[in-house]
Amino acid sequence: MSPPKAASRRPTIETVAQRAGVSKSLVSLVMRGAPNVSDARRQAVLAAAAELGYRPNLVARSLVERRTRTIGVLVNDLHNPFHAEVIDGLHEATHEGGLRMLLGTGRRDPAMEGEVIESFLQQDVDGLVMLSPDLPQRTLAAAARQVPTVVVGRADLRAPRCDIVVNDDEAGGALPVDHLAELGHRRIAHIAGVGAGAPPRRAGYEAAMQRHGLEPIVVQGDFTDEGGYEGARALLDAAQRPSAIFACNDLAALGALTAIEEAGLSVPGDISLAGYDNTYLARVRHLSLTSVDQPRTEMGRLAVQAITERRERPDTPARVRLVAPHLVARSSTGAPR
Amino acid sequence: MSPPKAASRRPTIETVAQRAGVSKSLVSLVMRGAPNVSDARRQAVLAAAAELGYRPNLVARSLVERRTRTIGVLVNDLHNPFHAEVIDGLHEATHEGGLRMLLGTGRRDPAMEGEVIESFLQQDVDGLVMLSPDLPQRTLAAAARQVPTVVVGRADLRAPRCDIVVNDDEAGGALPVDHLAELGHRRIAHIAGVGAGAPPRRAGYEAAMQRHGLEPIVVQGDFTDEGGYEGARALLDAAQRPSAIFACNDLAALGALTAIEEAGLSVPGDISLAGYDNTYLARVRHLSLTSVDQPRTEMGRLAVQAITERRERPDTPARVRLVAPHLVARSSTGAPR
DNA sequence: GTGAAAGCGCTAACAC
DNA sequence: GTGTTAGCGCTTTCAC
Repeated sequence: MSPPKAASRRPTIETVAQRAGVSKSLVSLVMRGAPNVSDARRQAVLAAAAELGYRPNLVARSLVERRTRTIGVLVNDLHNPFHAEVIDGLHEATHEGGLRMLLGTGRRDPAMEGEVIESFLQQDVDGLVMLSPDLPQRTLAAAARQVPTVVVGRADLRAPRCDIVVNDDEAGGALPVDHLAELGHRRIAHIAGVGAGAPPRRAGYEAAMQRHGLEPIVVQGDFTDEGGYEGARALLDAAQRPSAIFACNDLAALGALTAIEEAGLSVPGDISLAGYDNTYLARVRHLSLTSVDQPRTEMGRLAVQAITERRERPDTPARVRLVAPHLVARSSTGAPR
Repeated sequence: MSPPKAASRRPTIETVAQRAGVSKSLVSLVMRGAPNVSDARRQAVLAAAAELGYRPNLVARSLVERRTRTIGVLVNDLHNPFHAEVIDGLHEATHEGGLRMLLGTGRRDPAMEGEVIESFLQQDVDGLVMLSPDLPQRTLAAAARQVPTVVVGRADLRAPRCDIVVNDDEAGGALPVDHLAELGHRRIAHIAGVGAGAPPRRAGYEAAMQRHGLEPIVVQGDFTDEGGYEGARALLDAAQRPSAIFACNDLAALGALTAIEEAGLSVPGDISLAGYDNTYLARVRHLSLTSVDQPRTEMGRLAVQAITERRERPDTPARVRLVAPHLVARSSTGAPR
């Protein structure tokens, strides 16, 4: 029955047009749900399309429309539960906006991240989202010159026309202090991280301590399990043991927990413990960790919004969108002995 | 200097050709590294391209080549650390093969997963990878009819021409038993999961127990923290407490750990504990969990290979690629008291 | 080796 | 409302 067109290929708009006995442009209109098409023709086209199993070719459409309705998302580390949740937010937002998401990962390697970006640009993405990127400022600036670009999760990497979406880390750093102080704690320590996000969290912690008339106690750690462990060790060995510890993120809090248990102490009986990011780790009942939540879904949504807006007005100055974190109290914090 | 072409657009092959004073086809050849081009012209083209900041338009190329060199990856749940690591494997393999990866997530919703697949097909992906998909068999079969398709992580969902890459769960289920028996354990219990992957793990466990002349002890749990907790509770309440527990995955093992600690017991002193998947959770020092590792990188690589091969011979029968798991012993297992 | 011409599947601008 | 025409930026015959 089918024309002798060699191996059966995906049907095109032309196939459908012939089948329905109408013009190609009519089919195009129907497929895109245009309003001004007579009902009879619309039905005919729809029937023909269904019969043939027609599916619009987005590649061709993108070429002629000179846009792909696709945004490229570069994530430096897929294993970080925080990133997975921001991606969920992006997914939601792109889906609602009729956009698609191209996801690439540079595995924390700046050179590789550069490659991924180049590939995104060749694919003509409508926008670029960088999730906590690890790349030189000039690479970012170059990208932002080509296409609407937004950095999520880092406030320290800036470039002209490159928008930023971040959690207010300084406000977030104060939340556990307020919570713990209210519970009656006086000696509240902080295990500080290193890199983007860490300094403001620490600053927020210190400011809050002062506001409560308390003496800040800070040890250096990092955003890893190991860093939290070492930091907590240092705190527990000190002459005056703190009654509460606020770790720079959940993973570090987990490390701190290890150190606390190794020391024969219990949480929250002997020491209260709080983290940051409210990842699923915090929710696990074994930990049930009080943690600071970043509104990840909202962050994803704001990132997409930033791209959409910049598409329309490419030359507006870069803008920082700050979102407010909030505390989720769980059973790792309680009143001091 | 630039021609009065309205707002500066991305340079095309034509722009470069004019600038270099050669034909468009020559530029095309040079950009793709063709061998038979004189050195002089090649340099001229390269110089012109660099000067103009030319970047090949992959959309146009895809249209004319009728292939996108892109594979669509559908992952049901980005938060599962196991998935993140398979994606890393896919990333590696696609990168090496000059392919790109389009990533979509259906958030465990069959309807949404169907939408994502449809979108992939419209985008003309060269292949489809489904990571532990949650979708009806007919959706899968329909996809496999259109494009090379491979399911990773589930052996129970089959369709004609749809390849499968899975870990040998049955072999994997035996590994902890062998390990624990060798340490001297006799009462080794299993917290079983529910859904894909769970029955073979359990079968492997039971077979191994019999091989060692031991009596299987199985309680029903699931692949969650909660499931592991409940399962372990049941085991600890029993008349004869097991000396070792093998949970169906790492998350369930974490739940089991909670129950064990709540009961005032210690790991591995009172009870040895093993998990499955060897996710980063297992590596966290707080847990240091003995776990069965699935070679995720290899699984990613095999998935890409399956697609490549089927592209060439679309009608070969569906093939199951089984990969061998291995045990990673850590400090959550030890000799019984 | 190199250039000219055709066309991938689609949308857009314009006639009717 | 509907059909016709001209490209989108590229690769690919096919001449030379």
